[in-house]
Amino acid sequence: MSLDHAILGFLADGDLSGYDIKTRCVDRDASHFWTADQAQVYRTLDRLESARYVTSKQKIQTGKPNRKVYRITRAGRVRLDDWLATSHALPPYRDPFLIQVYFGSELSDEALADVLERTRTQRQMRLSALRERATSHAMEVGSGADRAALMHRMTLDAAMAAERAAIDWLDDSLDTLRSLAAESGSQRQLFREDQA
Amino acid sequence: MSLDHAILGFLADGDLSGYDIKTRCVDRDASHFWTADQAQVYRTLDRLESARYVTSKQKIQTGKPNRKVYRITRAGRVRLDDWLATSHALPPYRDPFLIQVYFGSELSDEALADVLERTRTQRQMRLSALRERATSHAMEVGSGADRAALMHRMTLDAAMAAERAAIDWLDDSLDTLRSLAAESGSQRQLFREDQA
DNA sequence: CACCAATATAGGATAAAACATATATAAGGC
DNA sequence: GCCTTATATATGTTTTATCCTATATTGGTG
Repeated sequence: MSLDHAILGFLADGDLSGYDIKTRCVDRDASHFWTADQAQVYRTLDRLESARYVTSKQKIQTGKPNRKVYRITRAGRVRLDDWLATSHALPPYRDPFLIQVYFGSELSDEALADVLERTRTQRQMRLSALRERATSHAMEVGSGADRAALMHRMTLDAAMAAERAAIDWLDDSLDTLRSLAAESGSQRQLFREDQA
Repeated sequence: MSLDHAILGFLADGDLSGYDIKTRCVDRDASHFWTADQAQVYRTLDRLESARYVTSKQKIQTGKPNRKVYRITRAGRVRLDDWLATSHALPPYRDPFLIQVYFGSELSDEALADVLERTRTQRQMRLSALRERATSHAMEVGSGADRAALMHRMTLDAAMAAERAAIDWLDDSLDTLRSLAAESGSQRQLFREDQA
């Protein structure tokens, strides 16, 4: 469902082929809030065309395979605008990493800390990539930021905020784990102190 | 795949029926990081049994329908521990709400602000529910928090941190939208100042 | 000249998730 | 007496997403 509207959104700004949508839109512009593989994009376009939300035209190219260029219809615009203006229920939270943490007591302190640290590295890499994109976005639009550019920037900020929050939590949790390990390391001593 | 390991994790702590796993574990204990419907739970248990990661025994009950109680096998424990100790790739980011923001320039300032505000309300409700759970968790374990209880608490903290980050971002974005609306409201005046 | 990357679309197979329905018993409220 | 809730499991269907493979052309690299 969501991909339908994302594609309609991109087409609202101008005609595009499936290839354009996959490489330029989904993989580049929308990669920080949505992903879809090539098959999904083409099949979604087929579905949107059957439902008359988009139309297509063959563009004959020389030197390259022909393109099928899609255009949004009036019905497509209506559907997009309706969806955009609707407040949808929050999708359920789903984080496989938190399953690992929840059952983390099965592991040793070291093994668990290792998993957290690796996750932190991955999140940090993601955050760095987002920062780069935010910087280049700022360079492109300069001071004359139009409304669309501002919205795009806001989505980057949301993704960055989420990554930062995750990283901060990871740091806190790693601290907790370390003090836990230190505590259990001095267990015997603590026990003797209790007895005294 | 993740549900497989979550179920193995719950079974590692003791035998459970499909009904237990759905109502006690998934819907209550794990609801802040995973969801699954009843059909998914029963079918996953079938699959885990076929793969010999769990075994089952019929328990005859009087007054209630009979139960099928599952027990984790040695192979199941190995599989669980392997998975827990492995650092998995981050799942792709996917947030339908950010699709709405990305194409939000299609909407009026008011319509967009309304969508953000409603989302804020939903997030705030989720955060409140998480806070309640964290409080009752703290009450239950008291000062004698064992390792498992600490991990459970950490997952609640992660979920709360994510909600707080989302709410902060929503507040910032709503501020931005409001100043944008104020700016465009005084557009004519600004234009005259530019001319002067 | 073989191989690979880029351009461009499409379909088969499978996995994961969501939605709906069926079946059966007992307790409690209206 | 009827309806709802709780207990308990199972299957059918559809949607969404992922993975893999097929097809076809051009240009560049080794």
